[in-house]
Amino acid sequence: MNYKQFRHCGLDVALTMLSGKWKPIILYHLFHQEQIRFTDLWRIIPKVAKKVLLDHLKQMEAHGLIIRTEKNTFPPEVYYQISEKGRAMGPALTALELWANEYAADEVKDLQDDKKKKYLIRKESLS
Amino acid sequence: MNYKQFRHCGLDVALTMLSGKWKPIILYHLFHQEQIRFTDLWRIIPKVAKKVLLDHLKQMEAHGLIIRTEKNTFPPEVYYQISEKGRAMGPALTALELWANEYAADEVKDLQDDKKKKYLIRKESLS
DNA sequence: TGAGCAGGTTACTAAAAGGTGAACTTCGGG
DNA sequence: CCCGAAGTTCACCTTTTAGTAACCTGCTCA
Repeated sequence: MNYKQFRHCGLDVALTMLSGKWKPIILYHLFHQEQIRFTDLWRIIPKVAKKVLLDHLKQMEAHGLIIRTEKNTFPPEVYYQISEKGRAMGPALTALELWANEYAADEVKDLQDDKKKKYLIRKESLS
Repeated sequence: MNYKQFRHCGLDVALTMLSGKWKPIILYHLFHQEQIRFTDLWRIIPKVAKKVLLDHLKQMEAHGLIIRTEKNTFPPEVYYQISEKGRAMGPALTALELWANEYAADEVKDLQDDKKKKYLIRKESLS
């Protein structure tokens, strides 16, 4: 295998753009849904504070990973979708995902259980 | 392209293991050097505090990404090297790197300039 | 005997990230 | 003509992560 291309600067940049507690799950939804409204995203993701979700979305928009579109209807509708730049990251993310499932299955399972628990808590608190 | 495999839990796990200000550059060196002594690593990486470097190495060891070997010679020699699990992450990291170079070239250049500056500062303060 | 070296720890501080709850805006509907 | 809705902002707080500096160990060598 050849790691001549693997230089830490680019890796730093990519990881910086991915750093943030909720970015993986945000990306997950945006990769699967064309576009999604702010409030829907907020309701789907368990336990994020509105403000924090917004912070993350702003950062990602600033990095060019996602696109924000605002319709001036009332009440306002704001849609988020993945950009070309963001979508281009897909294969790399899939590679990480596969690595985790193959080499860190235990940790993945732990995290899943953990999230399931949190999700149940959140579900209770809704309707 | 098919993102059926791309589930945020595994991605979370992988990114958690990669999260840390100095992990990309640590990985960079370990990927290229078979094994490296603690102090050498510390001298090579500009501006890390010893403690922080140690923290990162401990985390990475705990995650199974790297292997620590201690020779009880005098003065002590401690070598760090990438593990199989860590090396298996290589292709995914390369993919991120390539993405950054293609889609975020500006940010990569900024970071490189920035690091070069810091590196010069550090070089002055040595020898 | 005591300076020096490699690796590591401790105690502390500073900065970044994440979180909470309330309030603002701008409109349409009752 | 006040209420509620979606998206956003504000003021404030807690937790996590990074950084500094001093000190410890166990040995060597001058």
